[in-house]
This record gives sequence, C-alpha cells and structure tokens, in this order.
Amino acid sequence: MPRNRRLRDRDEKRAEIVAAARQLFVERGFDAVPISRVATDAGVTANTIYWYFADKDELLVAVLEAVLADSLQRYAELAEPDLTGRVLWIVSELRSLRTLVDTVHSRRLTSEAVDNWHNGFHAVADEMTRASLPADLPTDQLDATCHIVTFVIEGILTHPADAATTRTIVETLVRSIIAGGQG
Amino acid sequence: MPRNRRLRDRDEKRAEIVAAARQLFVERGFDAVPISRVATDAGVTANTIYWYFADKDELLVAVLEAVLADSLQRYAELAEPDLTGRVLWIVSELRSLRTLVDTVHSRRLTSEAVDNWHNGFHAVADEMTRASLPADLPTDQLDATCHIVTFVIEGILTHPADAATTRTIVETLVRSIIAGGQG
DNA sequence: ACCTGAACACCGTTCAAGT
DNA sequence: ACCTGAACACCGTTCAAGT
Repeated sequence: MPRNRRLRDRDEKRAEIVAAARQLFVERGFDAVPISRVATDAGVTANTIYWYFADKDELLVAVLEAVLADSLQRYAELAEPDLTGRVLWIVSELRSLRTLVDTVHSRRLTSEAVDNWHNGFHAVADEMTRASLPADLPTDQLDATCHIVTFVIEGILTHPADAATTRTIVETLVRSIIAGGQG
Repeated sequence: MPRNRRLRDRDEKRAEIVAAARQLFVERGFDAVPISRVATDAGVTANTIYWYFADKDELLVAVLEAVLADSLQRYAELAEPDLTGRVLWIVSELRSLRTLVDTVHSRRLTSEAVDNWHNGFHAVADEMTRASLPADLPTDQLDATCHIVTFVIEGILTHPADAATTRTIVETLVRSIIAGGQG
C-alpha cells in the first residue's frame, strides 16, 4: 500500500513534468526550451528533472510517447474508410507537431534513445499504412509503397503548403499507388 | 589594384573557413562542431569567424551554398536520361549529406537565413524535377508530383535503407508517376 | 580592415547536502 | 526516495583593444 502510494506519486510527478515539457516543446521547439523552463512550469527545480529522466533527450522521448499514444487513440476511433481521407486526417492531426518531427530527425543523430523511439515509430506507422493498402501487391512493392506514403506524409508535415496543394498531393499519391499497383 | 588584392584575400580566407566548416559539419554534424573547432581547423581564432559571418547559421548557409554548387555542377554533367537512374544518382550523391539535410530542417525553424536558403533550394529542386517529368500533366498534378518526388528523395536520404530497398522505392515511385499520369 | 584576448550569458548536467 | 543550492563544463557571441 505505501509502495503503491509511492509509485503513484512518482508517476503523477513524472506526468506533470512530461505535460509541461510537451506543451513547451510543441509550442516553442525543443531547442528553444531550457530544461529550467520545463522545471518552472512543472513546479520543480531544474535538477529535479534529472531524478526522473537521464537527460533532456529522454524527456523528449517521454513527450513523444505521450503524443503518439494520444494520436494513436484518436486514429483508432477514426471512422474514415477512404485512404485519401485517412492520410489527410493524419496530416491535419500531426500538423502542429511539425517542429517535433524535425527535432526527432535531428536528435536521433546524437541520442540513442531518440533513435530507438524513431525506429519504433516507423515500425508502427508502416504497420498501419500496410493495413490500409490494397493487399494484392508483391511484398517488396508493398514495402516500397509503405515507405513512399510515410515519406510523403513527413514531407507534407515539414514543408507546409496550403490546403488545396496538400489535398492534390495526397490525391495524386493515392491515385498513383492504386494505378501503379494495378499496372 | 590594392582593393582587388584585398578582396581576393578576403575571399580566400572566407573560403578556407567554409572549407573547414564543410568537412566538419558533414563528418560530425552541425551541432557537434563548436565554432572554436572550425576556427582551429581554419587557422584562426573563434571570434575571427564573426568577422566573416554574422553567426553560426550564416556559416552553415555558406557551407550549404558550396555543397549545392558542387552537386549542381556534377548533376549538369550527368549523362543519364532515365528518370529512375537520375533519382538514384541524386540519392547516392547526397547520401553523405544526410546529417546536413536534418540540420537544415531543424535550424530553419530558428534561423531566417537557413529558412531562406531552404526555400531557394526547394525552388531549384522543383525546377529540376519538373524538367524530368512527362510534360502532359495538368499543372496542379505536375506540382503535386514534383513535391512527391522531393519528399521521397528526402525520405530516402534521411531514413537510409539498403540498396535493393532504395532501388525498389525509386522504381515504384517512377512507375507510379508514369502509370498515374496516364490513367 | 582585420584580428585577438578576455569576458558575458546561457544551458545541460552533476554532486554534495538536505529531508 | 526525493529534492535542492551551488557549482562545473561548454559554447555562441560580444567588445574593447590592438595592428
């Protein structure tokens, strides 16, 4: 009982730190947010954060896990059979995470923790994409198409355009996939 | 004449700094290289670099310009009519610049100079891609296809895979574009 | 005009000391 | 176990002073 209490307290405190970091990282960008600012917003001292996280990158990973969990949940609740619609939904869902995407790609080069998260993320994303693609493709083409879909989504996120352009890109992508797959 | 001499000296010194920065940034990554290290390799003091560049990001832009100029020249000399071949050539040409690509996407969020270079780069890349695409597409689909090609190239660069996978991705992309364009 | 030594500001991280 | 105050190391940048 006291142990449970302790664990819960610890989890709550950790969650508060992650929540503060999440808002700040999304809004201002990872690099622009000192750990001292996260600490202030979470109501602790800067070094306290190092009791819960090994370094700033592990805090980033915790934020990414929280963000991804939320997005996956909303994606699971999505009633949208159309592939174009699904991709457009993902794009609008993740639009505000643009800086986070760039941060992951940048920090992954330095931090093993971020790199591991990134690899896991792409495994999940690939899985989801595969489930939405026509199943009659040969394996290597299916793999290739998954990658292409992922790359285009990432490209749209990190190189924002107006809604009409975005829609045309996604429509062209989906039409190409289907036409190409049947050729 | 003394003025010409001065200007040439200045350019040479500048070029030495850029050359040192280029090698270090490509090899170790922008974030991992202190400006003091660039200075050492270029044979000057750290603060001397600020006589030639406003800040570290402007030095990065100078490096990007040098790298791009070299790549454009080699691309111009490329005798390869096939679209798949051209894309694969670009991918192998830029493979070693992966960290630079991620750095640009990351710094662009903070530095206006990097953001400007990035915009200019995509304008050039779009132009080149357009010249390699079938000309019979409607304009907005042509734009969309250009973006897709760019996004896939960036994706391949920043998410390296083995040669066979890379080739299949590019082949699938090119086949999709052609099949989709004619559908 | 060009360059330097010395300093400033900021930040991630650590550590000895508290409860 | 959890948290803090104080300090360290590092780095981008500035500036007064030299030639």
